[in-house]
Amino acid sequence: MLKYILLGFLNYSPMTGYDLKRIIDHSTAHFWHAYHSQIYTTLARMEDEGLLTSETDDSDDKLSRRVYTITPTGQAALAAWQRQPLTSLPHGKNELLVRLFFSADRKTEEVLDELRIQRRLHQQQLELYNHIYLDDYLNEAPPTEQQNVAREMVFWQMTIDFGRAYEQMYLAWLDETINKLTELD
Amino acid sequence: MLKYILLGFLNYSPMTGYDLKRIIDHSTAHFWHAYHSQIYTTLARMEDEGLLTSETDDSDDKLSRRVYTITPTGQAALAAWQRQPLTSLPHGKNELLVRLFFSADRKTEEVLDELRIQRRLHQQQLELYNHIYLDDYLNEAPPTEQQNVAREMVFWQMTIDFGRAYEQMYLAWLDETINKLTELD
DNA sequence: GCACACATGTAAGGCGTTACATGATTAA
DNA sequence: TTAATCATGTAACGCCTTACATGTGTGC
Repeated sequence: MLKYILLGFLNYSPMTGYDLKRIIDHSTAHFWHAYHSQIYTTLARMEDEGLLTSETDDSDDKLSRRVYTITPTGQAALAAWQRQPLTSLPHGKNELLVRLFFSADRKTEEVLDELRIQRRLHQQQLELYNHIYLDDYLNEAPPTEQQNVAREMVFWQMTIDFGRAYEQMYLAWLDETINKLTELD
Repeated sequence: MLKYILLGFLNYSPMTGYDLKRIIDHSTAHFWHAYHSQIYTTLARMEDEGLLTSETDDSDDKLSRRVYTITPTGQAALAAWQRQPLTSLPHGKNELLVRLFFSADRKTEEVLDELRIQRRLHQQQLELYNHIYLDDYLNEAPPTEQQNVAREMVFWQMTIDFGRAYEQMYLAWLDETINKLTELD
């Protein structure tokens, strides 16, 4: 999956692993995250596969930046991935639900404390979506053609809308769950 | 994580890998899923770690069932895990959002088709939560003490409520997104 | 006789996380 | 001079998925 995120961004313009890390942190991180270690190793593998080429940029003295450029093969791989629609649901993973599922033998107050911690975290996450996210991304975004920016923003906004809807749902469920547990005594 | 799910179920009663697979499929699968291959290898590793013991049940002639039992060490590990609350948010992974994020250069109709496929899948998932899920689990559930069943059901129900809220949110977002895209032409 | 559920494993490969490791530039 | 940011990598380990592999019991 990371492979296609890297192809997607490099299809806008050539970049270094460091640039990609920063852009991912400010854009896709809320629905797909990656550590720099994985980014660098994946870029190297993709170059071996012929999807990218790289050259060391020595314009600034000693600071060596390895700039990656997408190849026609890479663009074809990206297009092929886009053409093939998702036809299944992912296997959701939610550690909090696992913990809650096995919480019948825990003290109610202990479980409530844990849910309140999660409530605070999700509240913060929602505030991030409401105030920071779009501006943040637009500042970090790679240069794109003027005429396509509007259309791109429509799609980016949809992912932000999802994040906001997700956090609102999560908070509502946490509140409902906390209430039910409080009345359980 | 699977380790604690296995400890959680084996804390109710001794079981085989096959039993655990079936119970997981009918209970935690919607928030944590595992293939039988991972279950068997994890059980073996846990026995090495002293969290479980196993014995081959030869009561039925040739059909060999390896029954795992939780040890005091295993119960201590489960209790320690329960006591340590979750204090962070997981890194969400959502392939559909990745695809949507890089969809500005795709044909609108192609993207709409993909979203409609997802809509159908999530609709099915929601119907599962509304009709089948609880009954299904109660039939597969391991025997527990009468007095604790009511409290356990409260917690199980909370995970089902989450699933339902999640699918409802997802469907609402898909509808909104489909509408916005339809009006984009 | 055949299909389906029961039952248990191994192997390979990819993905993701944490830690280790290094070094330059820039602003306070 | 010291901290933050820029910049790039390697190593180890564990988790997850897919595929391979085998065999019995039960009901139609």
